[in-house]
Amino acid sequence: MADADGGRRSPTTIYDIARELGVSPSTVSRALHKPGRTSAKTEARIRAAAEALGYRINPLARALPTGRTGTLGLILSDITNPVWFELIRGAERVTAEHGRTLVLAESQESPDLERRTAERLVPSVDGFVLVASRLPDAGIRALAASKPLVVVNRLVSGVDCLVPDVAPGLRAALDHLAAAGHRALAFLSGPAASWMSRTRWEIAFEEAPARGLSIVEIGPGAPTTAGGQAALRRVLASGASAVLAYNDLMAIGLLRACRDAGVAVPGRLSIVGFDDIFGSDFTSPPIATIRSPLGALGGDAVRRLIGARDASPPLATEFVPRGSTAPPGYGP
Amino acid sequence: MADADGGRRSPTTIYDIARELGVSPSTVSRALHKPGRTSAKTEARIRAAAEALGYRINPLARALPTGRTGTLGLILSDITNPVWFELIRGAERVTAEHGRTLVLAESQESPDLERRTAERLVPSVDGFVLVASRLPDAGIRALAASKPLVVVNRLVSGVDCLVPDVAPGLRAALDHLAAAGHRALAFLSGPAASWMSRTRWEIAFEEAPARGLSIVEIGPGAPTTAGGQAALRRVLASGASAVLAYNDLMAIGLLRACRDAGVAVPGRLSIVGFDDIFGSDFTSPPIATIRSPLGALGGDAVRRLIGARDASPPLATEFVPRGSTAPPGYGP
DNA sequence: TATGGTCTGGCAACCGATTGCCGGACCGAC
DNA sequence: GTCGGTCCGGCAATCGGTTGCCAGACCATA
Repeated sequence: MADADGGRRSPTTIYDIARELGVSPSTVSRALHKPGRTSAKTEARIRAAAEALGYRINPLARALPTGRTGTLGLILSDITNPVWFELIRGAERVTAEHGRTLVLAESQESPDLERRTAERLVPSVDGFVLVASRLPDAGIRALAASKPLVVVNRLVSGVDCLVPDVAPGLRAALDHLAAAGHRALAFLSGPAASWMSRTRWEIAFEEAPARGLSIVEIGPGAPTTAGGQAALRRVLASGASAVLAYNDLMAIGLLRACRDAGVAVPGRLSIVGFDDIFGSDFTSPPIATIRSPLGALGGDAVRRLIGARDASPPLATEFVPRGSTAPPGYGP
Repeated sequence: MADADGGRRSPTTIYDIARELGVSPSTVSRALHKPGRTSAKTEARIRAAAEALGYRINPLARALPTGRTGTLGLILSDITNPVWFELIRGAERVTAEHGRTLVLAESQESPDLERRTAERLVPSVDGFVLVASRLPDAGIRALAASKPLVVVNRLVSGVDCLVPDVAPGLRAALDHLAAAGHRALAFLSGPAASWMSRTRWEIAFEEAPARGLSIVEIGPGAPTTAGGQAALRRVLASGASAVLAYNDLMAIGLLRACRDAGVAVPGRLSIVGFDDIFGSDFTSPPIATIRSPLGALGGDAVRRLIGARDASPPLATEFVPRGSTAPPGYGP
């Protein structure tokens, strides 16, 4: 039996303070939130009483007349995808630092659920951060028409977007592979609808030839370990000696498939992933990867939303070399 | 330059509908939320108008007179700890299923920040889920006095608590190790303040002798890969042939230290972790672990909070055998 | 002393719902 | 025809803040 809700004292309001001190509630409100609007003496008395009575402002009551709720909505397709952990933390940190509250929602990969969730949240939030949105561009613009909104990891025209610069890390990875002697590269692409997968492919496609690397696209595939695992046969058939996987999960899946099939990594196949997710350095060999600054991205998205000065430099990616790459044919 | 907030249409209210139809706002409210209170005809007209005008209820406005905000607060010490991913997802799913909203907050391991965060959220939420709380028991009880509250993974008297049954999985793991021929076991403990670490140790201590296993505690240590890594020398010195780590992160850290030190796993040392976190099967060998039903735990905590029928059976743990255990001295 | 400005506090409307109470309309029964 | 009950809609208060407007107090200046 749960405890019968009883005995919860109702919290102190500005009316309690006003009555206690014989002033009007509006004076209390101004003393607490409009510096200089009341006399120093009154303000001090009111602050003391508020402290003594344990007063906490009720954000809901404040939100009603002002429209400022003090909460932000973070919507992503899949909460448990480790790619987003640092982003979630970054967003939460910055939100809390500014005294705001973060509500978290998951679209479970469904555009329709994403739209309904966002609409449900509209009256409760001051703005949205949309990560890996599954909505069509028009849906995102429609949402942006009702609330401030920042889109992360996707470009939508007419909307504030935050996307890391894929090129630096990717170029470094290509340099690294080319220098090791690779000549044939395969790109394992993610979901067809993924803007980020397309972008990564396009840059790799653009940059590989100049380094003497041939490149083929294999996919699209599910952006999961299963998706990576399923791609091994096509990778081997392609004759590539190195693989760029759309993300670390696919890279890990591919690595696992290699182990099961007796394909040596990095001897027969070098593997590079994207994102540097938690766990990508647990494997053996650990997965080389192109790190995205996702924690910074989450924090910056929130800062941009609440209009705080956005002093962060453009967000570059970075190649993280690890044991999963080597010259082709290297080893036993 | 951010876009100048302009041109956002204000959402439809029940007053808009009432004016449109020439009825009173109270009738609109009742038509939409008090089945049978208005005539079928009126209700149909109002529903049609609400649909046509794109009406969405404003949860904040509703919360003010009723006190029901429709949102729940989930507070945990560390958002990015992979242990909680499934729990967060479970809580979010169930929350959304019931049309509620989940706000996420992180105490960053600080009791003081945890208390302040909770207090700030009090007026905005209908209740709390506290996970791995760093508050003293009295602090938790004080919070429970102002809002309904469920504590996960810790027992606090006088408060609704949800803790998985550690014994079944742990017994199975001990059986497994004993059957493999191990005689000397070490337990790598986590933070001194962790209720769960203490509990796991106590049960292992209780159950090991009956299986012919000696057991020693090594620690306390940080519940991270670094903490596990740091413990290797003491583990080796203890003469144990098998290790039970407080959690998978420590197990992974220990495994990594073994690799660096040339200690064969599972040949020289068998390793078992706790929680079955994401990534614990990426290692080689993959880490055997005692799985906690954390997704179910998150969902159940929310269900309990909102008073939905709690039909779930008691939550048992489960041993997941993997390559990190073998008979002592096994292998090359 | 009259005038005008600044400082300070109160009054009351407002945000968008919910809900207790009232009363008119309508029904059937006696 | 009267009475009692049910059905259905409206009025107005309420939740807890915010804020535009007003007025009295006080000060300085002419």
